[in-house]
Amino acid sequence: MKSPNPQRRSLVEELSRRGVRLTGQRKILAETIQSAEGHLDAASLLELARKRDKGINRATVYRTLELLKELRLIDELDLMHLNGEKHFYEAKTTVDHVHLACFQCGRIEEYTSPLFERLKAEIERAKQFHIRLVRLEIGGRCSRCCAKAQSCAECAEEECCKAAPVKPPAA
Amino acid sequence: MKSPNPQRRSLVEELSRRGVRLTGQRKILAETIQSAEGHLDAASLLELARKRDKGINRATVYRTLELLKELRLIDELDLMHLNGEKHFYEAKTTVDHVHLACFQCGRIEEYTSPLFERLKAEIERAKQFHIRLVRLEIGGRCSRCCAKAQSCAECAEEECCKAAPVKPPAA
DNA sequence: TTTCCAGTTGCGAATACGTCGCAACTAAGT
DNA sequence: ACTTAGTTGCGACGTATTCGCAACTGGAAA
Repeated sequence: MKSPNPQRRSLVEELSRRGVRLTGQRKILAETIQSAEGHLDAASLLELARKRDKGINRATVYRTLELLKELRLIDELDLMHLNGEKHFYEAKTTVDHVHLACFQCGRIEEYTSPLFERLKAEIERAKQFHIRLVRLEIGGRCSRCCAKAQSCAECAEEECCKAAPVKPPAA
Repeated sequence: MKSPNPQRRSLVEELSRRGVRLTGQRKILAETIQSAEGHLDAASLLELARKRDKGINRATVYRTLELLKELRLIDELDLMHLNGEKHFYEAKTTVDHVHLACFQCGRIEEYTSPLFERLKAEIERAKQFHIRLVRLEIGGRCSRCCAKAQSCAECAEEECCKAAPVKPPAA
């Protein structure tokens, strides 16, 4: 889920390169985010980080996420609020990608496309808007769940995906 | 900000058409959302609605928003969390649009494009994903603020938009 | 290598936003 | 008018995040 667009330097390298004070907590947190499978929320990140340093505090996690976000080393996601209002984080990749969230099984897929890049370029030109951050999230029903839904012949119809929303597998 | 894509029926019409019980509160809330300039958050909606019915409760606002969201009569936005974690709402329009949020002045612009429609179609085809909901938000610097920023000749550079974030004008 | 201090952390309380259970109320079908 | 399933107001609750402040520490300077 993480591999298609690796970033050039590690988060830790990038932090020191930018003259940010490298505390033990920041190293652990950056490395944890970097090596995470999938998308982490603040609570999961804290939990993982505490396996390396018992003492890491929740506030530090939030402050570090804020820092990384401002430096644009990570992206913040909502993942369509499938599971509460918390945010998810991932190390920035070289190319922006769309997040597809299945309302039925909770699976998250990623998707990149030249069309997406073209759309961004068009917007910058047409609106004279200097883009700093992009977030495209799409909710619906994934291929697996569509396949499973024999009951729903009229998949193109309105209410098709409303039934049976299921808690997603994990964070 | 609201006019480019009007929807066919009013929210109230749509509710009754779908057999939803039309309470006084729902009428007021639906009409308030519909006639709102710009984007409302739950608190502003409550405040506006109370001008028509003192007794309307916060919980009813949230429940009604949830209802309208599930019926896909309104869209929920984050507007890049320019101002806290609250959500904003708008009556659905006939065509999906992008929201452009200026980190500097807080202005929200909307943008529609055939390219956006093509991207969605591509995703549905390529990933066999049945799209129910789309949210594309872009943060950066609007044309006005770019024009004003004489100081920043290297607008294409990294940190350009980080300075002087300003509280947005209103809800 | 020690000193020093601006920047960072842990802590616990506080805030923001949204949700819930339950008794009273009401839309709308008969 | 009667009836009742669905809705509302209320206040307490929950979850995610932020804050103030004293103690701590990375890393530059001596």
